[in-house]
Amino acid sequence: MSAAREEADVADSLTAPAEDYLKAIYAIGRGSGAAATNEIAQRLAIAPASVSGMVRRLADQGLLAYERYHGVRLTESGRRAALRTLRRHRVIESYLSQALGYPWDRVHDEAERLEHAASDELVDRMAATIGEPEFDPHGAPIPTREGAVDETEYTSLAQLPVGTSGVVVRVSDEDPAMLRYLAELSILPGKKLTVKARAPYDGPITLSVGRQELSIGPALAANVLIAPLADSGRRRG
Amino acid sequence: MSAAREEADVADSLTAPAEDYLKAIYAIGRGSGAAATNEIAQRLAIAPASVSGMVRRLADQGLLAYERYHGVRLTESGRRAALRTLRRHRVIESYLSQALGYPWDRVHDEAERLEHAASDELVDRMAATIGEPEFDPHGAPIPTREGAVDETEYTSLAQLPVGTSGVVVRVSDEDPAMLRYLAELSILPGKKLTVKARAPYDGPITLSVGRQELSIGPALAANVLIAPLADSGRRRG
DNA sequence: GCGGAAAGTTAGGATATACTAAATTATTTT
DNA sequence: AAAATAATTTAGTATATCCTAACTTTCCGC
Repeated sequence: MSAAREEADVADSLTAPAEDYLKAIYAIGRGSGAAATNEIAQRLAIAPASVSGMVRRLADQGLLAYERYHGVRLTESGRRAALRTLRRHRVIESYLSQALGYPWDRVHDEAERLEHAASDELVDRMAATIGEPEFDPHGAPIPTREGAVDETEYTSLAQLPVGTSGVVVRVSDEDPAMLRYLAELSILPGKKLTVKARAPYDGPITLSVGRQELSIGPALAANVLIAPLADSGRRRG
Repeated sequence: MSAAREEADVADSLTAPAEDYLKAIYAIGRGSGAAATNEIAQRLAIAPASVSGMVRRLADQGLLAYERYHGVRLTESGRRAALRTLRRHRVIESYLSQALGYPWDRVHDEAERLEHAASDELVDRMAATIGEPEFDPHGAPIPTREGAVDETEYTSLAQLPVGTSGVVVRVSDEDPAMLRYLAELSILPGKKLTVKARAPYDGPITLSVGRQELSIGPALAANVLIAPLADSGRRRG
C-alpha cells in the first residue's frame, strides 16, 4: 500500500525501453526544464507518435509528470530510476575500460545493452573492483548508489571565448568515430587547452593543446565540455 | 542470397526468448533426440501452448526442424546459435566467479540475463582475462568460439552403483539453495567420493566424501554428475 | 488576434511473446 | 481396435513497443 514500496517495485521491473526513456528525459531536462516529445523521439531515434504512448504509461507508473501537449518531467521516483540506470551505464563503461581493456570508443555501445541486464550487486562489485571511480572514461560523473550526482553545467568548447584556457572535463560518448578522432587530437578529459581563434560564420576554432596547435569545427567543439581556468591576465571572482 | 550469410544474420538478431528456447532445446536433445513441446515448456516455465507458436517462428528462421505433433530438433544453424549462447553463459559465470568474487550459487541468475546482452567481443575478453577456462564454476564445459564442446554424458550420482568411486565433474547450476547445500556437504566439482550404500524405494544414498560420511536423497544425487573411477578390485574395460 | 507552421496526439495496424480454453492428434491400455 | 489418456496445436486475447497517416493543439509572426 505504501507509495515508497510501490515505487521500489516499479523501479525493479522497468523494461529496457522504459529505462532508455527515463535516461533520455533526464539528459534533456537536466536540472529543470520539461522534455519535449520531439526531443525525446529524436534522442531515442523513434517516431514522435511512439513517444506519446510510452510517456503515458510511464506517467501511470508515477515516473513522469505529464500534461498532454506540454512535455514531461521526471518525478522524484523517475529521477531516481534514471540515475540508477545512469550509474549502471557509467560504472560499466569504466569497468570495461579499466578491467577489460576495452577501447574507449567502444564502451558506450556495450554498456548501453548491459545496463539493462546487470544487477545492482554486479554494478557495485564492478565499481568496488576498480576503486569506486567518480567519473567514467569520457569524464561523466558517476551517480552514487544513493542517487547523488554532480550536475554542474560546463561550458562547451564551442562557447569558450577566444583567449581562454580550460581543462577538458568531458566529451560526448555516443559516436565512436568522433571519440577516435578526439583521441587522435589528444582532446581528452583532463587535458588543458586554450582557444586561440575562432573564425566567423561558424568557422573552425583554433586551439592549442599541449604543444600542438590545431583547429576543429564547431560541431565537434560542441561535444567537448570545459572547465574554464582563471585566465592569466584576467580578474577572478 | 547465400544461406550462410542468412544464418549469420539470424544468429545476430536473436531475441532473448529465442536464445532461451534454443538453449532449452539443446539441453533436452543433447546429442540426438527431438525435444518435446512439453519438455521445452516445462524447462522455460511457460505454457505448452506458447511453445508451438515460438517453435514455428524459429523453424521459419531455419533454426529448428519442426514437424507438427512430433517435437523439434536443432538444425546446424540452431545448434551453433545455442552453443554460442551457452558459451556466453558459461564464460560469464566463470568470469563473475573468478574476477568479481561472485558466490557460485548466484552466478547463474546473473549470467542468465547478461548472456543476451554481452557481445562476442566482451565474452572473449572475459575469457582471455581469466585464462580461457574450459569449465564453468559448476563443472560444465565451455564451448569454444568455434562451437566445439565436449558432450560426454556422465553418470549421475543417483545411478552410480554401490561400492563405486568417482569424481564429481559437474553439478546442476540452477538452484542457488541446492548449490549452497552441496557446497556445505563439500560435493563440488573435482571432489572424489564413493557410494557406500543405497536404501531401497528411492531411499537415501550414503557416500563418503573425503573423510566424511553423509547421506543424501536421490533427487539431489540426480543433480550431481560423476566420472566413475576404475574401481579398486574390479575388472577394467 | 489570426493563420500557418510546428509540435503533439490519436487512430489503426504490425510484431513478438505470452496466456487460457477448446479442439485435435498421438499413445497407451485393455 | 476402441476407449481413455496424454500431448500438442489452434483460436482468440492481452501486453508492450513500435510504425504511418490523419487530426488537434500550440506557438509565432505580422
